[in-house]
Amino acid sequence: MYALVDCNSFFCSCEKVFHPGLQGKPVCVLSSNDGIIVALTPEAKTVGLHRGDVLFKVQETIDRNNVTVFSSNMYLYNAMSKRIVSILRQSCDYVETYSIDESFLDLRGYERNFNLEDYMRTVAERVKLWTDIPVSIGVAPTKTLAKMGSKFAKNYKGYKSVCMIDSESKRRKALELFDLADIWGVGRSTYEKLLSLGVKTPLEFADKPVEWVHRHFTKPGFQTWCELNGHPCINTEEVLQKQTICTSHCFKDMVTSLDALKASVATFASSCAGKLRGQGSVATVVSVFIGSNPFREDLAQYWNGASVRLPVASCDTIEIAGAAIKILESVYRPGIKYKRSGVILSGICPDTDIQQNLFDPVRGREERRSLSGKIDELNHKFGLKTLRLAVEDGEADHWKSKSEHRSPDYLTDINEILTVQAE
DNA sequence: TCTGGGGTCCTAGGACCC
DNA sequence: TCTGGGGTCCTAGGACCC
Repeated sequence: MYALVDCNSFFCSCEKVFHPGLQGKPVCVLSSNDGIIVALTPEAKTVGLHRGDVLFKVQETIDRNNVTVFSSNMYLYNAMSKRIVSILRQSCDYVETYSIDESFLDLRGYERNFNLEDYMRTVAERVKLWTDIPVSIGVAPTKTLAKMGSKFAKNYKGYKSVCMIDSESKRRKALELFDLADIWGVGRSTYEKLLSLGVKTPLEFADKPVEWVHRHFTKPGFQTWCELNGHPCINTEEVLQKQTICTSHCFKDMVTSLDALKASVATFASSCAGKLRGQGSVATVVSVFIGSNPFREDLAQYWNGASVRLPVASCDTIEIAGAAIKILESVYRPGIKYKRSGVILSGICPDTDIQQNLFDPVRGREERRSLSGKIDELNHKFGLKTLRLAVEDGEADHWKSKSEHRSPDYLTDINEILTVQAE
């Protein structure tokens, strides 16, 4: 059996930990640049807000209903996520973190010593007690069914945080009641295809003969069908190394100057290089893209990007940022009002596994590498961006993103730790 | 005025090999 | 008359996920 532990309205729950007065109140968390709503509590849904709503279009609803709004603070959410995963690891030997707010637990063998439902309920209680984050847990023979279970557990209080799909009758009942569009692996296009084939519920899909499935679908559809029928076949092996690393965002203002774009690209490149070193990897390909605001049809539109291959796979901030700036110069076109830029690293491999280049033009790679290590060490000790590339400070802040409702970094910055006043 | 930011896997088709 | 048969690798684009 697998368990899927899903944090309820995770980003909002993280904010509520540090703002206990918001219990039971409508809360939203915004995307970067305060553009759209990316997370919301059930209370915020009941006043008519949805994930994906554009902030300036729903501002009136927010004001009228006293909805509390936060800019997203990924440092805070990542730190909280790590705490929750560490609690889960104490409770189960096989934990696979699937996303920032979801983990799969492989419960094979646990049924011999535990009642799985009771056991998972104590896990949920422990997470709540130690972090104040509420979770919903689904337990089932496949991951797809476990995800369904966690949704039931989230939506119906009666399950007391844990929904078991551990018998044929429960499986069929769940498949009958669940929304086809919400099945893990069924996106918009598959949903519409299923509807056009006359399939309206997950149960109707699961009950189709295997030949029918092969006739209409390829591997992903077949896997989902198997999983719904209780045959596990999705192996989401834990990703130890990301294969691409990207940092990008929209600017709060329009940007026209090359210098400001350089500052943004250098900052993103240095962030990518930091993520790269954080997972012990090196990258061989650096890509950069820039673009105007596609929503402003009145302005000239431009979007372009390019890539270069490094002579030797690297995680050196200076080398990667240097390459990124060269690319930027080659795609930059004056006279455009730019709204976003981004850096992507690919061709990633472990830093123990670097293919050397006889004609490497870079001297002193070893020293450069230890330099990056020292930068990370200092920034960890004295705060992010204490040491950075001068080009990152290029021009005014126009290229930064808007973040007007950001909480302090309660969990990652000693200067911003929560203070409590006792009377 | 104002519209997110990350990722993964699969497939088909092209280029190339013998 | 008749125009092979078997591969690999890479890439772009689509679909999906949170």
